[in-house]
Amino acid sequence: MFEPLLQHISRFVQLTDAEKDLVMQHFTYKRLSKKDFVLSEGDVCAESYFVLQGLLRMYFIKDKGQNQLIQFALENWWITDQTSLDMQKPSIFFIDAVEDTEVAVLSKKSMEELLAAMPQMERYFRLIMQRYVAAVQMRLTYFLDQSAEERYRFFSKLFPGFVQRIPQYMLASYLNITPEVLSKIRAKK
Amino acid sequence: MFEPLLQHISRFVQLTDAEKDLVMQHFTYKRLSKKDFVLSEGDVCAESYFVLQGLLRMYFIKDKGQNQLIQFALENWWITDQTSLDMQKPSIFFIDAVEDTEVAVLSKKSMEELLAAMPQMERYFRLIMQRYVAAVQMRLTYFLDQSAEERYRFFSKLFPGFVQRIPQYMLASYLNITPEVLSKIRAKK
DNA sequence: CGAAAATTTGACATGACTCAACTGGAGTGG
DNA sequence: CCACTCCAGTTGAGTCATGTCAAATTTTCG
Repeated sequence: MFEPLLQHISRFVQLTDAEKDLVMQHFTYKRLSKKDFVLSEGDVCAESYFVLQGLLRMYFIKDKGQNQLIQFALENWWITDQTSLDMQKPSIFFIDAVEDTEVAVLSKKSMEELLAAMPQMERYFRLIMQRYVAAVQMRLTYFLDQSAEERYRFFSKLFPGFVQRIPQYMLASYLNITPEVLSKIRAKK
Repeated sequence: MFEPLLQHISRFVQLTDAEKDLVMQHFTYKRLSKKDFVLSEGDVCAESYFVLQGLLRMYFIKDKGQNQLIQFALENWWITDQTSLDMQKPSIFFIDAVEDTEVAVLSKKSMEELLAAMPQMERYFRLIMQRYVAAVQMRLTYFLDQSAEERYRFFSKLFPGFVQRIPQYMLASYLNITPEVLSKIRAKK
């Protein structure tokens, strides 16, 4: 059930079978239907989610009322509102399932217990965070450099196949362009 | 010399005096004059920098040739090109000193040795990365939601005093607006 | 002091947005 | 299984925020 997670962890730290069992005792399993929420605006975020299968998204509601997508989480990605989780402040984000999705859930409390019991897991989470930082730096970079059309083409090339998996309006929001403009860009060839 | 760094570490993990000595053996000290570079485009990034005193910036050169500022690093902030450092690929960024600056330097190799010698430091770096992720999520959020003028006012309020410390064109670049537009915004009262 | 760099100001251009109308497909209930 | 509704996507017209370019002014610093 947690096989993808165990494999993911193994890519960063070596664990014995006994240790793997111990790690997994700190996670719970959750099955989400499309559109189910795991976090809503105003909630204090208490958990991190690892996507075993499916797709989650994180977004917030802009001043004008539209959704602004911040992040997708595909298989083998972690997602959470780090600010809300760390500071135990109400979140401004929603996290919900774009497709039927299975996740491994790690509560803040369980994470603390896991790290106390197995300090070598600090390393795993450090490396995960480091990768996330690298990814975000890259995203910022092309965001600040490229036009709407370039962002679309760049993204499509970077994640071929993924574009077909999500409705166009979500992609538009992620790329920070309106659905109308994205539609026109796609019509152009 | 490394006092600010030791204090910073102490905010996240407890160390004995002997351990502190051991930690500091992995760092080197560097004094930068304004405009000195620690990373240039094309270099493979080999080090992370902790600002003891002063101010660094990271930027890249856009398609059109202008500088695009990605990040400042004030006292007690870490800065590096995480992608280049992790993957050992040539960087697209420059990092240089906005003011005369003193930094603690941690090379990739020293970091690995430090973590091997003192696994409890994994925790420190995990927490640093976590804070960074939280900060970047927030930055993305207001970036995607606000107009040029709102970004300026938000930033000025968030970091009062800092605005006076940097030339206006750098702030404009960081906020992703042109110097001309920022000038006009400021003229408006 | 003088040169170079930063900032300001104005005229004009444009990429992306808003709004509105239309089209087509997916899902639902009778 | 058809009819109906609803939502996603498309298309076009008009607008606006921000960008570009150029020239004038001020500040910085060797």
